[in-house]
Amino acid sequence: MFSQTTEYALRAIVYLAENPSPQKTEKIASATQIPPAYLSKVLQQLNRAAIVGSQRGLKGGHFLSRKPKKITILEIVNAVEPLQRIKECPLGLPAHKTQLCPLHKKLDEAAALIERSFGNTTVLDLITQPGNSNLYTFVSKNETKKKQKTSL
Amino acid sequence: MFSQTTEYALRAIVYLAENPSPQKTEKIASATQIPPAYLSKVLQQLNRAAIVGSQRGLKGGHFLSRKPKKITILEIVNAVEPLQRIKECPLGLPAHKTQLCPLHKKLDEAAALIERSFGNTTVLDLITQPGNSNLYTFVSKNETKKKQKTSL
DNA sequence: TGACAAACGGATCTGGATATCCAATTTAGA
DNA sequence: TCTAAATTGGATATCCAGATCCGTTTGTCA
Repeated sequence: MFSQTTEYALRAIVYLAENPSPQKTEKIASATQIPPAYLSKVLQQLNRAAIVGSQRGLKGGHFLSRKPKKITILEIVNAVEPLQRIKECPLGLPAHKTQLCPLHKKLDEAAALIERSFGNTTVLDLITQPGNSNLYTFVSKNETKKKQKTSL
Repeated sequence: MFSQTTEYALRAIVYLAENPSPQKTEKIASATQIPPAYLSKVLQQLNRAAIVGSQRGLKGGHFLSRKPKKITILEIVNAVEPLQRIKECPLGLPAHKTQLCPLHKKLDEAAALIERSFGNTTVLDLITQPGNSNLYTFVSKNETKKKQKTSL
């Protein structure tokens, strides 16, 4: 339902939220099981959207440019794959100018549901409580790297 | 957010619901502005899912195999692009076996929202009331055919 | 200031979704 | 039973998200 890129962006952000110091692309990649070269592109998109910052050179890396509490899932999604609402009839029917037909009204409602849900959720809500074991960090320690489909 | 194919399937179904007699692929295509050859494939998928029936030969065409009231949007979506719920951690983390991490829990909740909404909506809800002008039929009469992006 | 480490940006490759084409098959009606 | 009309199914083409590669730029530190 969401693109692979969106999934990657979210995983990377969660990782950065759990690891506040600047993190290298390579490190994030292995921890979150994202192709490193592609992750690099995704991080660039998040950078342009002012969600992550980055530092070149030795000791450089990527980091959140705001506190997790101040970043919503919606922002992240919109940075890489804008959730588009249906504002006018996709068929361009004149009769639907003033009002969407029931079909597209329904589809837009679905988009609205997601938009609301994602807009109300911050990255803080996605961070696991310390003590709990469900951390991406788990992977970066054990370097588990089974290749697999991670379709969303 | 949904694929082009999904949009096509929904448009075609709505058209068939509004035009109960068997409709030729070509007719549906021009009315709903779907590439005819591709629509043919989509209809085949809907046929295999037992949502539409079809009749070959002279006077043949496609038609709903059930009353609009008995077909949900969810069924249609699932016929062409299954809405997939997240049942287990996409990264295959052992620690997430018993419980999804907050991220994937949230993403699955979003999928659940859509699933519920679409499951509760029938094709009948998408048909326009006779008298209202927001009908696809509008197009089939005037043969408006401006080529355009109809991305969802 | 030199050497190295990291992100950046552009070019390219690949596979799956989208789209097209056409021959084969089925069917109604003259 | 013949013909025209329609779907069906297979092969193929096109497009774009996803992924890779590599040279360039920016930065740290000794």
